[in-house]
Amino acid sequence: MYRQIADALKAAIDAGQYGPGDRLPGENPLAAEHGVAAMTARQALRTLASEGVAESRKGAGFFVIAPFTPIRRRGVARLAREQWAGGASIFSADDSRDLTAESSVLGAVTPPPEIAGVLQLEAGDHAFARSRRHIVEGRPVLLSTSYLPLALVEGTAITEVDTGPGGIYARLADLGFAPAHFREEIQVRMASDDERAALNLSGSTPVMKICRTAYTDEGRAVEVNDMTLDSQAYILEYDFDA
Amino acid sequence: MYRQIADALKAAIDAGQYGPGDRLPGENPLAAEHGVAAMTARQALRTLASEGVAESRKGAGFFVIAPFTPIRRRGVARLAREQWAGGASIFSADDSRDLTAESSVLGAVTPPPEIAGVLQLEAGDHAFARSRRHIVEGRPVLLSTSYLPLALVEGTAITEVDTGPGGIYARLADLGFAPAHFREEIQVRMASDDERAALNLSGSTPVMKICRTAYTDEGRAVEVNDMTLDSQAYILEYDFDA
DNA sequence: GAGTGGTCTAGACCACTCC
DNA sequence: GAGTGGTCTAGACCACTCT
Repeated sequence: MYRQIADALKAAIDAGQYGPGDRLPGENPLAAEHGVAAMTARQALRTLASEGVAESRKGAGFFVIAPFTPIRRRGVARLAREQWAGGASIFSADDSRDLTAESSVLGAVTPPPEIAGVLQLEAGDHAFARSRRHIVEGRPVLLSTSYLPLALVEGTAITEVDTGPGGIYARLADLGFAPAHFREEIQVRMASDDERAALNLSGSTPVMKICRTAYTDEGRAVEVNDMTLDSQAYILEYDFDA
Repeated sequence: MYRQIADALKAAIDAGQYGPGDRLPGENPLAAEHGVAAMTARQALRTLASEGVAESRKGAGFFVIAPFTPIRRRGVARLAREQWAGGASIFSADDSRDLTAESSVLGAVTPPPEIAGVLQLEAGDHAFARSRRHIVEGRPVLLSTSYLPLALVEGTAITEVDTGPGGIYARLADLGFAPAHFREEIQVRMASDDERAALNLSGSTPVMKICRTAYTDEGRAVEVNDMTLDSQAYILEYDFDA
C-alpha cells in the first residue's frame, strides 16, 4: 500500500506535476485521498525521502529535491604540475559552476594518528592544518582538512590565510618540496552528524571520503588532505595510462 | 527515546556483548525492558539497520553485521600493461582474499545508448557483452558488464568463455588494439532492486558505480566496463604523478 | 507452533514553520 | 493559529523462520 502511494507520487513528479522544490501533499491529505491511515501515508513520504526523491523539513512538509548536475572532478588533470605551477587553482580543472570556498586556518594541531603516521611525525609533533568548505550554486558540496608537518611550513606563506597563486603546492615547490606524486583513497560511508550539518544533508545519506597524500619525488609525504564529499554532487574521474 | 535504545544497543555491541552475526533482542523484549511501546523499540532497531550496524532478516530477527575488511582496489597498478601483458589477471593487483568470479557471456547485445556512443557504434550496431560477479569470502562484492564493439571481436578468443592469460586486454593487444589509456568515472547512488538482490544488500544501501573506458593509443575506445560495487566492501586507490 | 519482522490502524502530544 | 513532520502508544494481521 505505502509502495503504491510512493510510486503514484513519484510518477506525478516525473510527469512534472510537482517540480523541483515543490511541496508534496502532507500525510493527512494523502491518507484521506488513498483511504489509508496517516502513518501509512507517512511511510510513503519517508520512502521517497530515503530514495533521494524528496526531503522533509520540520514543520513545513515534504519537498521535491532540486536536481543538481554533478561536478566532474578530474582527479589527475587537476593536480598536474602545470596546473599549480602556472598559478591556477586546482579547482579550476573541475567542471563546476561558481565555486566559492570558505577557508579557515586551524593552525598547529595534533593530527589524527593515521595521518601523523603518514606524515612521519614523532609523538608530540604538531601539524599545520587548514580546513575548507566548498559551495557550488549555494549548496555546500565538499569539506576538506589539509595537514602539513608544522616543522616544514612554520613561518612560511603556507600558514597565511592567502597562500598566493598556485596555492600550497606551488609554495611547497618554492620550499624545495614540490609534490611529485599523489595517492587518493576513496571510501563511501554514511555521513556523521557533523558532516550532515556542514553539508546540509538530510537523513542518512552516504558521503565519499577522499584521503589524498602528496609525496615529493624522494617519496616524502608532505601533505595529507582529508576530504568529505556530498556523494550526490560529484562524479570522480581518473585518467591514466596502461 | 528510540535514540537512547539504539545507543544502548550499539554500546553493547561495541562492548562485545553481541558479536558479529549475533541476534539482537526483538521488539517485544526490548520494549518490555525499556518500558516503551513495541513500535518504539522497533524504530531503534531500524535505526541501527540504517546505520549499517545491524541487518534485519524476515521472520528471524535483527543481526549484528559481520565486519568486512575492505578490498583495496589499486586503480592504476592493476591496469598497468605489465600486469596483463604478463598474463596476470588484473584482480591479482588488488588486496583481496580468495576472489572467485562467476562469468557469463551475454553475446551480441544492443548496448545502452551512452555506451554505444562512447564505442562509436552506428544505430543498429551490436556490442559483445560479458558480465561478471565477484565473490570474496562468500560475499558478492562487485558486478560488472563489459562491452566491446562486436565487429572488432567477433570470432576471436574474446568471445570465448575463457579468454586466456591476461584476459581481454591481452587479446585486444593480440588484435592490434592494445589498451593504452583508461578513464574511470566514479559515482555513488542508491542500489536498485536488482543490484540489492545480486549483491545481497539489505535496505537502501549505497553502491559505487565505476564506468571504465579503455582507449588505444590512437584514442579509439575499444571497451567499456560498467561496474557496480558494494560500497562497504571497497577502498579505491589511485596513484598518479603531478 | 512460537516467535519474528513487515505492515497497518487510529488515535495522541510536541516543536516547528508559515501566514 | 493552523498545519506540518517527529515521535509515541496500544493494539492488529500476515508471512516468514526456526525449532
